[in-house]
Amino acid sequence: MGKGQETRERLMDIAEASVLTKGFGATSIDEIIAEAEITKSGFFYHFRDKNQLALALLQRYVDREDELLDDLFARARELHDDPLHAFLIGLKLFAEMMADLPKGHPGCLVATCCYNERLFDSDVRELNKHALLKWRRRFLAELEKIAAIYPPKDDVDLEAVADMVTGIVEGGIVLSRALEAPQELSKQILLFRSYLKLLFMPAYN
Amino acid sequence: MGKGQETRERLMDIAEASVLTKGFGATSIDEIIAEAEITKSGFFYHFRDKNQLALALLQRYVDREDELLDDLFARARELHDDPLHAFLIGLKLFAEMMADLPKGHPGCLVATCCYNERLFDSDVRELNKHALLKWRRRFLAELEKIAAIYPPKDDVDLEAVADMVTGIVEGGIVLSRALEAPQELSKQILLFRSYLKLLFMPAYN
DNA sequence: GCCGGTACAGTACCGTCAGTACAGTTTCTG
DNA sequence: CAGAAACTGTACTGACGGTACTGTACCGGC
Repeated sequence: MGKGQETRERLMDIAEASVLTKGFGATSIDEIIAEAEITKSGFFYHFRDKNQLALALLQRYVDREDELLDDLFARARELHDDPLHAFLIGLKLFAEMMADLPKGHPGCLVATCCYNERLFDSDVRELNKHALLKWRRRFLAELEKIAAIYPPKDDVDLEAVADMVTGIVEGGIVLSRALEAPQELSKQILLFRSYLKLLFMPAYN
Repeated sequence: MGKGQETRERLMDIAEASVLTKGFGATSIDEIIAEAEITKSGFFYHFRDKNQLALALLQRYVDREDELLDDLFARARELHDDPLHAFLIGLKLFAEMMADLPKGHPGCLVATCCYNERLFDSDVRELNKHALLKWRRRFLAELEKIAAIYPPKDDVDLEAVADMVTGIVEGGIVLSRALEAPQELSKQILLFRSYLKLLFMPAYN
């Protein structure tokens, strides 16, 4: 990694931390460059404006989350051949990971974008949308494999169930932060897991 | 309502609409006063600063939502004596109400606060927390009545299930907005309803 | 060894926005 | 008619995002 890329990453690290704790609007460029010990010129050399910074942050964020989920559910499939049980194991691993974050999940850039709409241009919103659609496809594929084996016990739209994973996580983060209860997110993920058990597991009564 | 109160309400109406579509940070006082045809002095006569405006907006918002939920679940109890069925009816009514909003739910001020943390002082965060705790109590009371009659088919923490209502709604709003799919929120509420059916209804298999 | 790009530093400036200060004015109310 | 409530008007400050442009240290290639 060249020197430029290094500085760019450092700026993004500082910005991300600030955005996730204070929100995008409350994160000032002056503050970022002070912490990075760089001048304003240096910052604008790397990012045309704050929107470009947001775009870069979001891109990096969704790539990382994607990789994390890939690893996690791949590991779950290693632990169990059955798609339902693998998914349930994956959710358990996910919940445990969220529970282990000592200060709770720092927040989600996807939702941050959502609640700061006009601060971001159409590029950012498009990227955000595509990230959510990717997660929908990811979970839908798993759910279809499950439903093929275990007929669901309620008439549900599997696409909506796939979206529910994202929704539960986003909602759980809001709850955790607003209630100052770090374990809340993990609990919500486990409740979703409970739903899948009741929905798909045959001998569950 | 005196003239002062009237102006105050008008300012809050304009501000609320702007905050829900653009976010709090992107809502400028200059913009609000232009639309309200009032001077800056006039604005600061009613609100000490932007935090006071946020506090007033949030207070009014949670009061309204509270009243709405009161009416809705009271109506549901009129329609069915059994607490489980009444709750399911209430959720159905809620989902229908959310589906009928032509442009989707405008967003939730509670989550807006959550994702703009530093913009708001501790008063706002406290109010936010108390609102969520009130909803927890509300739904927990119903769930306990249900669980007393219908033993839950999975070992769940009813408090977390109560929080799940709020979480599903918050998450659903994020999904709706980010995906530009107004029906998403309604679908997520109905999925939560499906969970409650599977969790509590005896002959459901 | 100098040439050109990369990666910044420095300086100066502009518009927008939240917020302050304070004096003056209208409008309602007792 | 007094006094409070509900503003208007004007002038200003400081933080912030962003622009513009000049200068410069470093670094690899020829």
